[in-house]
Amino acid sequence: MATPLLLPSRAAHAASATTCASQHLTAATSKEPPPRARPKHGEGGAPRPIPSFGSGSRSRPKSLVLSHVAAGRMDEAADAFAGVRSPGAFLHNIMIRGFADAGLPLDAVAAYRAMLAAGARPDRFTFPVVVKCCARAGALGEGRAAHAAVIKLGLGADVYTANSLVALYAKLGLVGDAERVFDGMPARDIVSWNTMVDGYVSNGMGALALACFREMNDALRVGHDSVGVIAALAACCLESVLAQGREIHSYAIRHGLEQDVKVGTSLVDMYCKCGNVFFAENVFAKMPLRTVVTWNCMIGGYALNEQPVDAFDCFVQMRAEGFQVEVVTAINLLAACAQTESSLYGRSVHAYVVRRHFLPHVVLETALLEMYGKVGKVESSEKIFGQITDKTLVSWNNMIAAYMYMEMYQEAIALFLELLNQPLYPDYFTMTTVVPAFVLLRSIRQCRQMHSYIVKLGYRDITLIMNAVMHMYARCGDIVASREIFGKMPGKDVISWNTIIIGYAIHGQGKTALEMFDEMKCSGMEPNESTFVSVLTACSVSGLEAEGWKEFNSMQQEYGMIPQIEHYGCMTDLLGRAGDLREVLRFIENMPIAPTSRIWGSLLTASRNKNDIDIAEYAAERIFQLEHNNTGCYVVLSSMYADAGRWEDVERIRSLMKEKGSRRTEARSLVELNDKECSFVNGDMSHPQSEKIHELSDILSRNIGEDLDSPSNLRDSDPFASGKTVLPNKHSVRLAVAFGLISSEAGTPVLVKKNVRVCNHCHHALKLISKYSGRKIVVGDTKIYHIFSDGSCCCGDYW
DNA sequence: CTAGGGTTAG
Repeated sequence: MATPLLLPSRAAHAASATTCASQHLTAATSKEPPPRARPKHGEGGAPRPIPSFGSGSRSRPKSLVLSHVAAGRMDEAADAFAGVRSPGAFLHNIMIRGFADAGLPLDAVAAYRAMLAAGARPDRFTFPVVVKCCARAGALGEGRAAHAAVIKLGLGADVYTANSLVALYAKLGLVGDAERVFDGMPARDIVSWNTMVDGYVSNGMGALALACFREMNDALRVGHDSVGVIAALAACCLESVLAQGREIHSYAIRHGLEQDVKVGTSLVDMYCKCGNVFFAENVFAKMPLRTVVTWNCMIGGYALNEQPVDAFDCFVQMRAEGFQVEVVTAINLLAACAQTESSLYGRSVHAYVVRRHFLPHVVLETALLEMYGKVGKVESSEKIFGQITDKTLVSWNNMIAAYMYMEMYQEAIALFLELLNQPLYPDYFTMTTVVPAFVLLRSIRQCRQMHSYIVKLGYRDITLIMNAVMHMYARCGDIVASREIFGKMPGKDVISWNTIIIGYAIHGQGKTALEMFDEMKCSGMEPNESTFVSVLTACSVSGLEAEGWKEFNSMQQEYGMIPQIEHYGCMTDLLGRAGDLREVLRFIENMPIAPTSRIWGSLLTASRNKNDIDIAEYAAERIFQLEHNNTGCYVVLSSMYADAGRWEDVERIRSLMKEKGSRRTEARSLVELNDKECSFVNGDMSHPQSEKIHELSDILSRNIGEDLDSPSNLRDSDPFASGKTVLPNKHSVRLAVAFGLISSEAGTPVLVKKNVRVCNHCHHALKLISKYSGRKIVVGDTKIYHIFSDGSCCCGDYW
C-alpha cells in the first residue's frame, strides 16, 4: 500500500521493506512535516489516515513521541512526531519541552513556530516553556511575538505564563518591560515576586531588589522561600550591605532555610563579597553539606579578600575531601595566583587546566591572561589573548590592563584602537583603563590622532567615549579642545560636566570652572560627589576661599552628601593657600576621617610656600608614619633646608635616603613639537643642537635679569644629586622651553610636560621669559598646568 | 505537560 508520506531515503527504505507495519513507518526519519492531504470527497479536513492495523495503533506514535522525549532522543521524537496525525496542543507542548530539556532552546522555539503553522492552538502550558527558551536563547523578537500571542489568546492572566515573561524581560535587561508585566498581573504568587527580585538583581539593581523582597512579605501571606532568600542575598552582594545580609541570614535561620545547601552557599558568598571572611568561614564550617559550588565560593571569597594563601589551603582541603576541580574552581584560584609575587602558582593552574582539557573557555582564558598580566608576564598574556577565538570585551579590557600594568602605554593605546574596530563597544572599564595611558603620555599629538580616529569610526555621539577624549585633551594641556568637544556633546552626563570643571581647574581657571558649575545646575544636571571634588579643586587653584567654603557647606546641607577624604584634601589645599598654617592644622585635626598622606602632603606644600620649616617637619613626620618611602616628601624638606642654609640637614636627609635605598625619578621635561617630542634632563647635552639651546638659555637669563649666583644655586639642594650642581637655567624645563621657542612658530604656545614639580626659581624665571619672548608657555607638571603668559602664571604662584 | 534559585574574568 502506497503511503502519502514523503519519506527520505532511510525511511523510504524501511517503508518498502516492511510494507505495512505502522510502527516502522512512524519510527522512520522524516524531517519534513507530512503534506496535508486533500480531502477526497470535499468534506472533512483530516489528512488521509496513516495505514494502521489494530485498535491501539493510533496512540502508538504518540506514546513513541513521549518515550523518545522522556529519553532525550529528540531526533527520534521528531520522526515519531511527524507521523502523528494532527497532533494536539498537548503533543506539541511535549515536543517543545523536549527540546527545552535537551538544551536546544532555539529548536524549542522552532517547534512552537511549527505548532502555530500547523494550526494548533497554544495553551497555558505552551508559553512558560517557549518564553523561557526565548530568554535562554536571547531571542527578544521571538519573546515579544510570544508575548503578543499570549495576549491574543487571552492567557495574559495565567500566573505561570506571566512569570515566565517577567523573567524573560529581566534576563534580557529590559527591567521596565518586566515591571510592566509584573504590575499588570491580576494575581501574583511567590514565584512572581522572586522572579522580580531576581530580575532586579540580574540588572545590578540591588536596592530595588531588596525593596521588592521586603514588599513581597506584606503582599503575600506566605513567607520567603529559599529561592527568594538566595536572590535577596545576591542583592546584598551588589549593594555590599553586610547588615542587611545578616538580617536575611537570621531570617533564613528562623525559617529553617539555612539547611538548604544553596542558601548556605549564597550566605558564604554574601559574607565574602561584603568583605567579612570570618562570617563566611563560620557558615561554611557549620554547613551539613557542601557542593563544589560552596567550595568555589569560599576559594573565590578568599581571593576577593586578598587572602591568596587561604584560598590555596581551601583548595587543598577541597581536593582532600574528594571534590573535583571544575572550571570555576580554576578561575577563582587564578584570582588568588594573581595576588602572589611569582607566576609559579598561576602557571601550575594553567598546566592543570590544559591537562584537564578545560580550554578553550573564554572566561578561563581571560582569567589566565589577567593572572599573567598581574604577575608581570605580559608576553604570556599576549599569547593567550591571541589564542582566544571569541574574545569578549572583558578579554580586551584585561589585555589593555595588562599593558597598562607594565606601563606599556603605546601598546595599550594600540590595542584600544584595534578594539574600536571590533564589533564590540568599549565600556566604562575600558575607558578608565586606557585613558591614563593618554594622560600619562600627555601627548597632544596622540590625543588628536585618537580623537580623529574616534570620529571617523562614528563614536562621536557616544558620551562615555567623548568624556574620555575631553578628559585626555584637558590632561594634555588643551582645555580649548576639551571645551569644544564638551560644547558639541549631545548627551552630556554628570561625568562630562565634572570633566570640564576639573579641566578648567587644572588650567588654573577657577572662575570659569565655577561658571560651568552654575551652568550645570541650571541645565538641571544633579551634581554628585565627584562634581564637588572638581568644584573644590577649582576654588583651591584660584584661591577662591569664600566660594570654597560655600560649596563645601552646600554639598552637605543642600545635597546631603558626606564629604570624603578627597573633599577634605581640596579644602586643606584651599586653606593652605589662603589662611595661616595653624588654621590648616586645626582643620586637619578636626576632620571626622583619618587624614591620609595626601592631606599631610597638602600641609607640607602649604608650609613650603609659607617657608615654615617647623610645620613642614611635622607634616613630613606624619607622612613618614603612613608612607615609609615618600620621596617627594624628602625632596621638599631638603629644598626647604637648603633655602634656609641648613646644609647639615640637607646632608642628613641625603644619607637617610641612601640608607633606605630610595631613588628619585630623574627630572625630565618634554617639549611637544608639531611632529615629535624632545626630552631633556637637567643639564642635558645629548641633543644635537645642545650648544645652541644652552646658549639661548643663557641669553634669556641675562635678558630677564636672572640671579644665578644666589647661595641656594651654588649648592645643590637635591638629596639625590651626585655632587654636580646644575644651574637653574639648565634645568630640564628651561632647556625644553628654550628649544621649544626656537623650534616653533612665533605666536604659538610652547607646550612642555614635566614629571616632577617645577622649582620655585624656574617658575619665577618662566614668568619673565613669557613676558620677554611674548610667547605663551604651558608647563604641565604632575598636578596642574602652569600657563605662563605676559609675566604671570595661572597658578597664582601656588602649586 | 508549565514559571523563579547558589559559584566564574575588571
